[in-house]
Amino acid sequence: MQEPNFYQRVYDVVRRIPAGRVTSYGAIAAYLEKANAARAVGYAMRASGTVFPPIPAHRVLNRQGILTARDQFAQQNLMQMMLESEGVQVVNHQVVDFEKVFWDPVIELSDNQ
DNA sequence: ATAATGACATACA
DNA sequence: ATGTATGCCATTA
Repeated sequence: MQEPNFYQRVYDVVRRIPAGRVTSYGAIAAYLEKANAARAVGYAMRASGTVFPPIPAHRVLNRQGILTARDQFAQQNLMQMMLESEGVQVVNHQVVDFEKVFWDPVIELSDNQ
């Protein structure tokens, strides 16, 4: 399946997420200049497992820092464990200090930085 | 080509 | 504050 530029873009951003950091679908969408395309980003993530190399989708959460994708992962604990293993504290399926570990591509990947 | 779906986000009651 | 409803985008059927 030829990945559309959009998917490629999303994957590229997700792969740039540093370990121990997390971002939101809206942030990625905003980086793609489609602030309202968060759903489309989520759709891309859903297909992340269908492409190679695998995408660290566990670092992408919703705006609340909640692991909404736990359903997609075999076990909810798995995603939480991976995040905690990277230094992200997760409690009750929610990232602790989400603002502190939040990684915004619009800012981090900004020219001015 | 049209309709329905979805790992979201925001607004309103 | 919680629950319900609508919008927006791209993909899939």
